[in-house]
Amino acid sequence: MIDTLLDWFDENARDLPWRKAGTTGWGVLVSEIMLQQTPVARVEPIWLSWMARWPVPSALAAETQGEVVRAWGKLGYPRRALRLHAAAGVIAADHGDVVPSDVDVLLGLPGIGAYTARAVAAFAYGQRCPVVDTNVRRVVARAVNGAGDAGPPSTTRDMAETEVLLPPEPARAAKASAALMELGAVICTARAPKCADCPIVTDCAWVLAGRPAYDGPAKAVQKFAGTDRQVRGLLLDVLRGSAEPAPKTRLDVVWSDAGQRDRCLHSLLVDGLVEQTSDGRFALPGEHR
DNA sequence: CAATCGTGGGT
DNA sequence: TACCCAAGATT
Repeated sequence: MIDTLLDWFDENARDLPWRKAGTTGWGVLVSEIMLQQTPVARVEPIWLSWMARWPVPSALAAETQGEVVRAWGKLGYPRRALRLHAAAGVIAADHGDVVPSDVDVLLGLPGIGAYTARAVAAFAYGQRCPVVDTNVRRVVARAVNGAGDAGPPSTTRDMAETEVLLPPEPARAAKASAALMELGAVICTARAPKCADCPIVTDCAWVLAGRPAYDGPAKAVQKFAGTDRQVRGLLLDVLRGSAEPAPKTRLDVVWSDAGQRDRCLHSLLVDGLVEQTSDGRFALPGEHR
């Protein structure tokens, strides 16, 4: 099954910029952080501009936090930008400006968790380690376990289930990890899987079982409209678009509920995504001491 | 373990 | 139109 998948990947892998030969560990790391919960299409242009502007970790680390948050644009979850900036500082200071290849070292860097650490180890350094994202969880749930979809995540179990699928040779294992993700992203999708185009359809336990519906616990649907996430996004968008610190009156117009507005502004300050200047205005961090 | 944290395109 | 969902990490 994996051999078939590898052949399919050789022929059908998307031509994504961070997959080009010569992409550094830094390039891979930046792509992986940006891709956390953010679609490929939205990441591509930002990743290209970041690589041109900050080709090595020390270059990013030399920027202010605010400039990094501004360049993050509307990728969403802007705390990722702050963490990546911090990680770049550690890599520049402690690792010779080279992204570490050891999973445990990677796990110690801000913003890098179980998925991202192994993605970097596999895709940048060709290591054999289970790279489990939402795509892989779904593919394994279907093809191996015969379920309609993955149940609640369990990092330990998910990694164990994936690890046994990997070929013994590190290079092939790393490619298999990319192929599993690719299959989940373009063929074995969440909504309407394209089983007719699937290279492993004849081995798929889910198809062989007649594609039974998912029967696990219902997945919590994330609301957005009216949440603090929306309000924080609106507030930060004002500051991203402002070269100078903004008076609070400019922030007050983005949301009518003053209580929620102030709570969100406070949380942004706590998160370090916003700073208050000495004269009481608000700005992205690090630019207007 | 469960809640929280942005944003916008597809259906 | 609502709702789903997208290469997760942190607390």
